[in-house]
Amino acid sequence: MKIEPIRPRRLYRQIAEQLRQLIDSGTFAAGDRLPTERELALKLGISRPSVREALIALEVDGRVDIRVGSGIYILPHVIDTPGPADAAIPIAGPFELLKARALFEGAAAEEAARIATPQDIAALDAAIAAMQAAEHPGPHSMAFDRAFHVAVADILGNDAVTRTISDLFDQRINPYFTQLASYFENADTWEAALREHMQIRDSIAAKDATGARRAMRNHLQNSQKRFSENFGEDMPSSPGAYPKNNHANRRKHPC
Amino acid sequence: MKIEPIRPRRLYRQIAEQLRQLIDSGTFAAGDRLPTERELALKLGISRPSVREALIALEVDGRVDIRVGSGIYILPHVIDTPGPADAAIPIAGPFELLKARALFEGAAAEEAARIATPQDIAALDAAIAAMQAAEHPGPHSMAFDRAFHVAVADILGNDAVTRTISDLFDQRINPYFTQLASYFENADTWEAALREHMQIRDSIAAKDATGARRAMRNHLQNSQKRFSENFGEDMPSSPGAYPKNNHANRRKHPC
DNA sequence: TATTAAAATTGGTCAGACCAATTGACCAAT
DNA sequence: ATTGGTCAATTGGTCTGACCAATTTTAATA
Repeated sequence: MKIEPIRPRRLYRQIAEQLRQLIDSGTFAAGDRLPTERELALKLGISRPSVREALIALEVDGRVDIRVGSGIYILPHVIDTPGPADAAIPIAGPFELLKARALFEGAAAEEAARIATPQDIAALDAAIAAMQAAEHPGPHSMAFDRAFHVAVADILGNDAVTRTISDLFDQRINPYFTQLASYFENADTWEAALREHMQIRDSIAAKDATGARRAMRNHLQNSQKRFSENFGEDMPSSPGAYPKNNHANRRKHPC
Repeated sequence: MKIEPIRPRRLYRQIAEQLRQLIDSGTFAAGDRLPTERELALKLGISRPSVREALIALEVDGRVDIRVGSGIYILPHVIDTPGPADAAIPIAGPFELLKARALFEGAAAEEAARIATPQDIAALDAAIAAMQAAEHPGPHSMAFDRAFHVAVADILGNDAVTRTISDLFDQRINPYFTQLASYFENADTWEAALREHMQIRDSIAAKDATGARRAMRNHLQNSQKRFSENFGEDMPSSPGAYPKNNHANRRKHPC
């Protein structure tokens, strides 16, 4: 039992909270205009100064835009500081993740095929060679897989691209899916992945943009397939709802 | 000479700013009690309601603690989450960022065009309408721009995709490129962006996948162009080396 | 039809008042 | 000396009503 000093709930906080909920619940959408201060005061049965205080709280919080002579407008909700808490990083399900990677890395591979130099191909070959030389079901298998994907992204010579793809890859290292680490413990899946990597490399080397894209997407789709075969479909598609982000959890397209 | 829309500085903001400075300058230390509302009003030559509004702004901001019957106390200033991660966030140059976004968001738009439902189009329309209704060169312009891009990403119904694109967008909010905030202060660029958003929307609505991709890429390329026109090419392409990721900083393709 | 001017609307600020919680001085009982 | 109660002063919380300034809408005008 924790002793908590009783703090009288101040009006402006209650009102701000209520308005915040109305916004979040969709009663008011971004861009909409709120009732006037006078109307709100009347409707809520309180005075206008109190309404104003609540609105100022919301304004400081960046949720409404107050314009003289015009009205009060809902602002699109911007997630505040995806910030420090690494634990707060929204974690997507493994299937979503693979799907997202297929989209982004497919596009990257396509572009890579257009501009790849012999040195880039050599880098890919090195990554593949390292994978072959590596001890198959080893503790570092995933690192080799990662190295290849990063090598492809690196061809674009754009740090933002490389970083995004790296981060996406690294997200599968999280408490929810450590089981995934055993993905490569199966020798068959390892060899299959290796073959698909080579196919990607060849397409890029041949400057076949659409082929590279197809190969990359194919690779990641197969990964998903192999993965689900190994673990069954009982894996949650999304282990946890977003704590903050408001892009609803509607899963429309069943990936 | 920069055109700045004359926004009547509201009293409570000026007062809050002044008090903030007094706190930061050490005139008031953490734990100290501020003068009473009445005194402040008298000393500042304004009314008490205005003082209250300023204090509420500071309270929402977590800088003071208001206790009924007792007084207003300075709170120890907690830097809001420059946290471990924030400082470690690798920062890419604005041009790289725009290029990366063109790649990824282009792919997303392409896919979105294939599967967009009438509801999705409605969401895009809402984002565009909000942008139109918004005050043009306003402090929240960027939020509306962001809302549209997120709405496009959201069509895929994949949280990993949405999050990736959101994060990429948010990276332009960083100490290095705060100047970029003034990007939309130019009415022309704002209108151009709006037009391009509509074009993207139309392509997606028409289920024209390649057209959507082209429109999105075009939009982001134009953004880059407009940006560089406004600020000149003297902007660094990459202000800092990566602290963590080791994918070398070689800038092969001069984007 | 386009421009301009007046009127209505809406947020911004103010003054003064009363209520409620807190504090501290003072006093009584232990 | 300590504890608890009482009361008045202080301080924030809220309200009423008013007027100003910016904006938007409407009407009048060229």
